[in-house]
Amino acid sequence: MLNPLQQRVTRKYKTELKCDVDNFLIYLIAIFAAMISKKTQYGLKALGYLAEQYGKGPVLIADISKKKKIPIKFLETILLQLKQNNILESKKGKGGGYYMAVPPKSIPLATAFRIIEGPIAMLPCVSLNFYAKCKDCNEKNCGLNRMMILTRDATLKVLEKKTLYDLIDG
Amino acid sequence: MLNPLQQRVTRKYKTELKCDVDNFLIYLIAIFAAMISKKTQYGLKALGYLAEQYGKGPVLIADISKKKKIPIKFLETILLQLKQNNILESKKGKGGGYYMAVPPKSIPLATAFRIIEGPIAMLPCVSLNFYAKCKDCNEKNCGLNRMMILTRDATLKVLEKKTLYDLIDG
DNA sequence: TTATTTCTCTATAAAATAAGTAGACTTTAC
DNA sequence: GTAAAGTCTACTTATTTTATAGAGAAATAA
Repeated sequence: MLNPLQQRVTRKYKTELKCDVDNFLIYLIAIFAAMISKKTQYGLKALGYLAEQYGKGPVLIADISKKKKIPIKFLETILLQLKQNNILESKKGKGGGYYMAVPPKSIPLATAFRIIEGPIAMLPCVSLNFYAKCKDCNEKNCGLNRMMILTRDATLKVLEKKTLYDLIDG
Repeated sequence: MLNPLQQRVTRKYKTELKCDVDNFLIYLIAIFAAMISKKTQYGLKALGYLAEQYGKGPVLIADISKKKKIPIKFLETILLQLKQNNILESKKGKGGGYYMAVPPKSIPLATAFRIIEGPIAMLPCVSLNFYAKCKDCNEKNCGLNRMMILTRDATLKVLEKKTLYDLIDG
């Protein structure tokens, strides 16, 4: 029996990929299996880089794009969004670019994550910042709700404590 | 500035939804903001119900569908997948249905989650069961990788400890 | 053995989201 | 005023998610 990712690969390529081609699979899986979007991945990578450059003046989008291997046009939209949510500042014209206006240590990962990706919780009915009631389900009573609250809190404990500073490579 | 979910809603309805319509937003968000898929949500709900019925013989798909408000045809495929991965057993014909063959307490949530949804980690490069190397990135050195390992471990601590039994409502 | 019940399997369709691109516009420095 | 840089709107394409249809196979009971 193939696992869900193997199944997806199999479906895509219309031929069954068995376990003896694991190496190939592992390569392919990178294309499919990401629970955070490319956008968030790019955004956090970029923030790590800007955190590293903190205090050194504006950094070009093109520079970030090159260093972190992020498609430049996609990166533009992500950085803009981070600026509009007060995580970053920017300067136009020659010598311009993006930069962090406050120390990287002062911004929890959770804050950036919520701006780029959205909710941290796995279900709306357990989300603190994006709460929404389930229809057809009484929360007070729901076993799934209870479990998702536990995982949310476990994740939050990390993301609230760690900051953009912790994204710096090396 | 609208948050990501507001933006999504706005894009969908082609009219900008501002903060003063928060109540309406909250309702709509339920449609958009789910970090686990409906499939996983349905699957875990169904498992909770079958855990509750453990030892009482087979349960009809139609019964689960009705009690948990899950589209029946969709539910069929989910239950089948769980059977093929040895989480459930089934019996055909009159008096048939799906049932758990082992005590609900013996199956960690993580096991079911991986079968239905896939990886628990937020990135392939930190996944234990669905690992894949990032291209263009040296893991040993990567700040994002380090952070995602921490969140993965926090989540796993819950999902490995809790079981299908904990999904039972009430 | 035939009818009925129930799960099984394959295929496909529709809707939604994610990922990426194009190109015109604005602001700033020199 | 010109070049450099970010800003903004609109779009396209690819992929995934969320189903649904309908024939098939197995078990049971009459």
